[in-house]
Amino acid sequence: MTTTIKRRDAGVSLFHALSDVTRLEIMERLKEGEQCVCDLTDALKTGQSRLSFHLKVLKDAGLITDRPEGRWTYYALNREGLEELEAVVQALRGSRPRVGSSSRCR
Amino acid sequence: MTTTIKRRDAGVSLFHALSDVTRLEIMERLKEGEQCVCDLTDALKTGQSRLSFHLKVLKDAGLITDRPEGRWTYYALNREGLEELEAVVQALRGSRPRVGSSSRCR
DNA sequence: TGTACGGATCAACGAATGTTGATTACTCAT
DNA sequence: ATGAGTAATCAACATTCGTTGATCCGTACA
Repeated sequence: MTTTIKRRDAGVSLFHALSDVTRLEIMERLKEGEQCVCDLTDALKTGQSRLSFHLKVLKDAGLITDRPEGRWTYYALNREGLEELEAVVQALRGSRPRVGSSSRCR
Repeated sequence: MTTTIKRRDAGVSLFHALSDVTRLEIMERLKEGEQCVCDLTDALKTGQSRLSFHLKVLKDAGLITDRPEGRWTYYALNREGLEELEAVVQALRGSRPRVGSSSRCR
């Protein structure tokens, strides 16, 4: 199915975006609510360039949104992205946990 | 919290394990039920060494289990791993979607 | 016991990722 | 207009990850 493939690709980029400690920390911080980059550099004690890189990865995956305002840019969790993530994860659960379905090894 | 850190590390390895097309394909195949490596090499039309590598990543992350029997090794989804994955994903959902909580940028 | 098969492991290589520091662009206050 | 502050982008480099082919190990069957 095309939709299966699409979900697979979406899965890859979602999972990849979350497969990094720094990015998971960012997500945890954003659970507290919208934050600007300077909040995050303080909180995570890391360089601005590095943070910007990771924020971009999360944003490209659709997991967070940015809202530039004046000199600052505010980042927040993206509910849609998280819902898609949940959908992908749900799809991983074996629909039929059939036992002994293995076929041709004799 | 230590538990938070633990969940974060678990998250990193779970997400990393799933951040690859081949490995997602393997997971999809295993939804059909237990399969031996030869089933999978056929199905995915790929080399045995490559497959073995990816199976190991999934297994190390706790997402699948192996059951050697005779000359064959059967792989299957690991329900516990998938449940942990779901737990990690649930934990990502913002508990409080507070708006305007951003603090110190003036 | 020997040989054929399934599968894990290893070394070597190339590709993709993450890090760092410098530069750039934009906004605000003076 | 100038200078200071915020954040994105870039180039260079280091590290990690995935691929491939060879080799090794264990099991089964002659």
